[in-house]
Amino acid sequence: MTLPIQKKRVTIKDVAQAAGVSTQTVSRVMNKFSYVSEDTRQRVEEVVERLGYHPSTLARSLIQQRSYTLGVVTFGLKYIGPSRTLNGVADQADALGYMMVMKELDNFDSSRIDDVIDSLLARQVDGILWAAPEIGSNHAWLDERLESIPVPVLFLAMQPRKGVSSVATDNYQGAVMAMQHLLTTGKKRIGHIAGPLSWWEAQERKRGWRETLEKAGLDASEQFCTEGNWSSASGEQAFHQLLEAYPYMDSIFVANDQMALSVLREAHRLGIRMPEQLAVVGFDNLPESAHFYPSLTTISQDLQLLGEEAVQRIVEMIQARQNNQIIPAQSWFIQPNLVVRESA
Amino acid sequence: MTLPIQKKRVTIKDVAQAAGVSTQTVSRVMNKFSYVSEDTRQRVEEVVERLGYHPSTLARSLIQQRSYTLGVVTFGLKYIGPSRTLNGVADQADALGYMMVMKELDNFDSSRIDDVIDSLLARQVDGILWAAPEIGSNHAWLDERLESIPVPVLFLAMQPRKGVSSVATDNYQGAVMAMQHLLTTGKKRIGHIAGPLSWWEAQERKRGWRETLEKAGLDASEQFCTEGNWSSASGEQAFHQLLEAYPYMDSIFVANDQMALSVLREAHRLGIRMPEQLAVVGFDNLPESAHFYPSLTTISQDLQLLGEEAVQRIVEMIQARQNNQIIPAQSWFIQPNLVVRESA
DNA sequence: CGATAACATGTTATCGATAACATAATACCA
DNA sequence: TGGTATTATGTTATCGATAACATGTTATCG
Repeated sequence: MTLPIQKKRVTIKDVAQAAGVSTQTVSRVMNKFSYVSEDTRQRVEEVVERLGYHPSTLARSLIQQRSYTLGVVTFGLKYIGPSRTLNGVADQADALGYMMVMKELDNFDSSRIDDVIDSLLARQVDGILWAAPEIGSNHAWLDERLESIPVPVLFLAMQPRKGVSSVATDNYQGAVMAMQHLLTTGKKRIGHIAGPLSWWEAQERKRGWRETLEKAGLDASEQFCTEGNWSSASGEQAFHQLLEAYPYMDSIFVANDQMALSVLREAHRLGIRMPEQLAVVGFDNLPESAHFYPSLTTISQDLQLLGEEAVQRIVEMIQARQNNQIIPAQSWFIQPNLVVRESA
Repeated sequence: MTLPIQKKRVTIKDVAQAAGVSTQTVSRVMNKFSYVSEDTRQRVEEVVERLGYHPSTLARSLIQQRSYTLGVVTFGLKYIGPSRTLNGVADQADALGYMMVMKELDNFDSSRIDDVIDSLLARQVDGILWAAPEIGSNHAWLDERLESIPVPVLFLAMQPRKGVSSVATDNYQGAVMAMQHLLTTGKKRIGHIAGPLSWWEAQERKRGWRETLEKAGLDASEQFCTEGNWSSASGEQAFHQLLEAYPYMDSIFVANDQMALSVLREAHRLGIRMPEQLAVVGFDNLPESAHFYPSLTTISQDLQLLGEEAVQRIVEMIQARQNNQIIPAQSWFIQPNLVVRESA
């Protein structure tokens, strides 16, 4: 059971010795700059290959004060949305030569948040991507903590704030597009199934529903909106509540597809014809949404792109800081699209 | 635009100086061992607090030759399965004090695989979790590369191999459970919609279907099985093909829930009564599956747990190696469960 | 042909922490 | 009271790489 193992890691010294040069020369060969004779270069490269040498990023980061690593804080990876965002982040980080160090939040007591930030900073991350959704006042910590963080921080899917950089889908605009589509098709009594209203994104979508109706001079009473928690099950329940509160409703804007699909299913079961009797528009554009009966008209938000953009932005911020400049804090929005299908 | 910034990072030297002690003493206070007088300890802790000092894990890793970091290689994060696994990995890594460095594969040309491994090793990860599914011969590289990797490697959802450690759901057993349930309810003409058969997991599930039928003396002809690609759309198509090939079929075992839900939908549309005329069993236990009409009987595989177990195992391997021992390579299986609902 | 630039390589200091060793002060015991 | 343990702290070497500086060699040119 006790066997000898551990092939020692090959270091720059081993290479230098084997090639009969100084470590500095090896470093020069690895980094392809400054002068190295063709002769030496080949000799070194050959040794590197033979010994299987790979420079320790760790040591390099230490001396260069730069790690090419992004700290990524996520929440709810088991849901499709966050994991698609993460996918975009991973792709783009890779493309730009950055590694990701991940921390997943389970809940939001703020002592934990301090720990998370500290552990990322201890890893010398060059920047932090905060990819946990804004729920209730779970972003309150940033008021007092943010300015003590010595690296750029970028928030995803957060309500824009002065002095803080963020990237988010334009949920309000998406909702407006959904509503305008319904209005265009002649619908006038439009109900809403909201997401959990502690979520900023749910609030924005609801605001889009309300304001569009109001601008059109239509009724946006509070009782025409019920609240779910994004899940299928809650969607079904919220639909029944809404049917009761608003029997003459001719269409619904549902805050996400998962709930919207439940609505389609229930409506179908109740023999309601769609879109004639009831038009339905969702939000998210899940893969399944295209394959339902009727297929779901929805707002497509490109979370992959959101993740990619976020990395792009933060890398710019990092580079600016390298040059001792600073990019003024800014909020970016990603525009969603309307995907018209059969349900509306 | 060009503003001065960059609060210098606080180092151990700053603390030592401010507290009037040596760096070594600060280190002793931070690591809570060896002798430090109560007096000094308090003084140092106070300075640490005041300056907001956090030790650089980077420097520590360098000297200790240990990074408390796991390399995690993933694939297909945009799908629910991989991201749930990752969720489990993240949770458990956190619980055990490890950080994760992630790399996502986009495809499988093996030069890229070498790069991925090299970049993880350059980060001095203590171990590697290979959480990309086995498809075709995409794991072939490990024959020649694995033994040159100086840290433990653990594979997830891989076919067991001699000399390689892995953790996987017992897909075969899950399939057998599904089939036995169908047999118990009196079904005898059982079709199968497989996942893409280049995937090992899809193969295993199909094998469970075939062998269970054969053992029961029933017909498991090749034409009673069609192949999808895990997606809703492909499930629908595969179902139609199967209906044609096996019109007298009284039940179906579908290799995942996403396809199974399409089957439910289509069958419902065609007016087929379930489970009397056609019983359906899926695999995965998606949240939606409980809320369909009929609700879907399925095999629940706990991917969260899979991820957690994997971290547990690799940390054991890492610790063993620290003590210069080696844990013999081993394959672990996670047992899935049958969840009986209305569809079968 | 001597001076200057371009090329090639080596030496030493450094990043931030800990390991290993050294030293000093106090306590305890025969 | 001298000797050994225990407690408390400092000094120096080290991890693996690169920065900064130094030095030597070969071209190039007026």
